[in-house]
Amino acid sequence: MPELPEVETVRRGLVPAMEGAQIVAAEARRPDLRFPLPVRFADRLAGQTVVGLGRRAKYLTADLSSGEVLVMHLGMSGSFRVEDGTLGTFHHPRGKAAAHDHVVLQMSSGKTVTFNDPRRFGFMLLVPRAEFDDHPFLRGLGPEPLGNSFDAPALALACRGRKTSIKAALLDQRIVAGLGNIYVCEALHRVGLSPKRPAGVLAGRDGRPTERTVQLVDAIKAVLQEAIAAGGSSLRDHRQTDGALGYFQHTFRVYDREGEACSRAGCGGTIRRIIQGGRSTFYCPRCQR
DNA sequence: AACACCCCCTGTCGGC
DNA sequence: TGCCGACAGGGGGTGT
Repeated sequence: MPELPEVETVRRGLVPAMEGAQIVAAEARRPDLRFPLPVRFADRLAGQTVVGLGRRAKYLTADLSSGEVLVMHLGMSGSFRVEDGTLGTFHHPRGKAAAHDHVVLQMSSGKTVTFNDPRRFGFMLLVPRAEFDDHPFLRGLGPEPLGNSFDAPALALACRGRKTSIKAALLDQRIVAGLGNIYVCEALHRVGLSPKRPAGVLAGRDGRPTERTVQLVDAIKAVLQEAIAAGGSSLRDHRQTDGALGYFQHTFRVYDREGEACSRAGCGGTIRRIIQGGRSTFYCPRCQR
């Protein structure tokens, strides 16, 4: 579900409710998500102050006054919502959606923060701050795509000699961390690159970036920034924390547009869907070469 | 090291 | 209306 823009949208929505506030009460309504929740999970959260809310790739991080970091991943269907009220009052779960409310945090800000995840591909970890960068799930992550260290030379170097497809390479979080299926498809269309080309073409014989690699990096940054500004993309599950829909999906040029005419001026191609690595790729075979 | 699969889980949608 | 298969924004783990 959520790629970098959606996770960043969620982070920004949680800041007013959580940053600088204390977790007055915490409740885990089941023992596990994708993985078992940390031992004594609720006890280790209750009473802590959230010193800062961050994001690394598609992970949300809450720095706690205890020195631990609450690491949260939304998986495919995870979402947070922020509501007024407390655990003991009107917030008792009811209705179909509430059946998947797995973690509830009552904050000293007066807000209740609820994590909902029907598919339970999401997970939460508690990691000592000093061990964050070495955690097995986090240490292999590549550069942030919106950071200064993600540039054309870095991408070319990471892809040099690789025979896997460009699509698979850009989805590989070790190469660049935060892209998912939507934004890879969109960025490749913007620069007219076929998702089927081997990733190695992003580097010239000397290992330096080609002109198209420079364009690709620019397109990745642009599409992510535009999507963040739009509050992310709402296909099925994604909501901002106040329940509002993101609206970047209206701007998709290829994703979920199989059979439609290519929007590139003068192209005249038709968007196709193919399967790469078991996942759908949308692209225009006419203008993406 | 690099790569190709498999799987986790629930909900929705289209076809019959 | 019901049933059934395909598919969904991710990524850890395993096997070659």
